[in-house]
Amino acid sequence: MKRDSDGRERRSELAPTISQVAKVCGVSRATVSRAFTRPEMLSEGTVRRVKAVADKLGYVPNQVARALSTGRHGNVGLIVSDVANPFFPPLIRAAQLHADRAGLCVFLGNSDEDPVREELLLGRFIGQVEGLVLASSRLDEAQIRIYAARRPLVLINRDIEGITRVLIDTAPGVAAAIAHLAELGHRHIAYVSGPTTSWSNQQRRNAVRKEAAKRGLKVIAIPARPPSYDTGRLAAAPIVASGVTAAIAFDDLVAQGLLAGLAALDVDVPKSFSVVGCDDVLGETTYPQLTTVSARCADAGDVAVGLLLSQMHGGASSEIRHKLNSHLVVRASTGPAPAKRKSR
Amino acid sequence: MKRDSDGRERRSELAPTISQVAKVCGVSRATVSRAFTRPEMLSEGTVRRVKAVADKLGYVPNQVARALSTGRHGNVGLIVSDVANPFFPPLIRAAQLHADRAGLCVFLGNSDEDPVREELLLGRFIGQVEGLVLASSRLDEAQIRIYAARRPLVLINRDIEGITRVLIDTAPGVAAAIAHLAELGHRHIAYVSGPTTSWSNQQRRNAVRKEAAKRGLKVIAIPARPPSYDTGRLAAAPIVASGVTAAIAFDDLVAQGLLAGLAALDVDVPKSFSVVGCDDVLGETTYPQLTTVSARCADAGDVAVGLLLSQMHGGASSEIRHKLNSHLVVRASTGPAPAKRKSR
DNA sequence: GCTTGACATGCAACCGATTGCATTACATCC
DNA sequence: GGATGTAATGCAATCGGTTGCATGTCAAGC
Repeated sequence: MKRDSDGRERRSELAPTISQVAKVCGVSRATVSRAFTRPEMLSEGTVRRVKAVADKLGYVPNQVARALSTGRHGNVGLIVSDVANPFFPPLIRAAQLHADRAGLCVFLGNSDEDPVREELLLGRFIGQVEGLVLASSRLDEAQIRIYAARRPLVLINRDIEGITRVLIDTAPGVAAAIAHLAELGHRHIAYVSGPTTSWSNQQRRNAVRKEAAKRGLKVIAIPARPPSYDTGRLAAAPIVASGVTAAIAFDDLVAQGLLAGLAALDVDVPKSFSVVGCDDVLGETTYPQLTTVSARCADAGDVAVGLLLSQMHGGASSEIRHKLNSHLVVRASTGPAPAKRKSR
Repeated sequence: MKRDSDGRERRSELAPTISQVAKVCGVSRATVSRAFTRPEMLSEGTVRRVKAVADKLGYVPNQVARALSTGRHGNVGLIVSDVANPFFPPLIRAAQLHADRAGLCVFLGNSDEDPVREELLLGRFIGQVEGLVLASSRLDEAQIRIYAARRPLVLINRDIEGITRVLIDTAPGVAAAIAHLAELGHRHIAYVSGPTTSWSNQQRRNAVRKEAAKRGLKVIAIPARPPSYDTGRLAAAPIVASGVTAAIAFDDLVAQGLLAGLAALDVDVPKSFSVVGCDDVLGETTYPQLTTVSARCADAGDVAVGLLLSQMHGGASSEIRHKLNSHLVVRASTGPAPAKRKSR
């Protein structure tokens, strides 16, 4: 094995190994190893001496070798369905931060909404991670179970019995949004729906229906698929044509598109039409600023990694179904129902 | 070593190893290994037999063990300064995609603009990656050189001699933007500047100055630091007060904030004020839609990984300084200079 | 003074692969 | 028929750590 030419340590010196440190110190390799992993087994003096030498030599334990013998590599995998969707970056950031604090490195995978790609990534990760977080997985349940049997695994926004999962429960926020619209006098509203197979979409749709029924509002559903700025924009026309006075969208991106579509149709928001988003990932950056359901996506990432850690360490993998609640954030895209808009 | 309780294969069966396959096949471990890594060394029949058995047993080569003996683990590290900044997700996505196609896994690190965190991440990654991409690194040059000496390393938007780097050259696009504004009759404009230490900011500022001088425009600089939606919004007041009729912002986020700030001051864009962004990461989602300099950030991620790969394989690490060009995208936030706006 | 035990350290096997070198079996050539 | 070459495979060392068990040392206890 000619280490110098195979890409490992391309230039200059090889990284020092435990053997070199041992030789310089005049102790065995085992002692050096223990100085790092179980210093309480060694005399204080020895630990100090070893660490001093290690420092001077620039020795750092080789993670790969360590992983081979312990089966613990300190890596976790995070797979999301679309890095570019503004919902994910905060989630990724939070997950990352939590993992960092635990001394873990994170592999990031981007499935691009494609189950085949997702499985490919999973296959590559599984061998070198101690745990996995799947956010908005597109895999079918059977697949997920297979991987969950091999490694601690936490799902985000996917509700599979027996597997630890964190669910962003937007129902309360959505209900509050409907209440808000009802109080503003809207009687007839639209739900701009997302992917039919999405857990979040089902949940939101149901919440809208239920609360609207309770308050005697009429709801129609207009699809925006796949959910994006563009499909949101295109939904503006049918929505206006339907005669509703307000709309609540599957997510902020769709809501933002809808705002653009409405502006293009010269519909004034919020004076003659109200729009509510979901997720609160665009902050105050839309115009007008979006009233939306805050979904705490960052927390989801944080909590998921937390659960993963306890599953990895405690091992007590009692099933956990963690719900994150939500609330309505009122900004400038909602207002009183227009006085004389006729219902078609 | 009690493998069953240490988190490696927590439930059910251990993953089969090369030895088991060898035994079942009645061949040596070396042969099994070669069936996967160098099938041309073996007779066709043997390869087939081994693979069949491996399949049946569900054997998958252990990446970690392989990495230990070859020094090749098939991982690369990508560190960005802020996952949540819309500039990065497309870059990450593209980098990811390219790495994927090459069969590599990517570690993602988020430095949160903090050099200390960045170095910590680097320290954790270095032992288990074959190459690194640093996007908008905040590390000082000496540090970067140290890591670059240990592993193939590619920088994005950081210009250090001797280290392969990809630079998004926004100068042409910025120049085009200035030309565009000049043609629209603007004579007095503002540059809303970003971090002084940022390579991108220096480059953009210089491009603005140079082109403006050429066309006889007057430029003032107004800071927005750190660059964000909020600082952009706050910059609106001093900008309006200064009497300029157009502004070009360090990035899209600042521009978007500026739009909001102008709206709040009842300044109509583009009728009485023109705004140009930079990066083109918000697409058409601002209101009004933003005229901006397209920075091809996705390409940067793609190219960086490409260069990294060739550095990893070819080994011929002749220094490369790859420039990505840019162009102006005219949308709705720029218009003719207002007729009678007085210069203070 | 001898046993006992706690503590510090070393020995050597092991994790699961890869790979240089040796070995074996044949076919080819003279 | 013996020398030679080649293709297929095995042996065993190695990568850089970790860890069960053995060993050695020294002080306390009887």
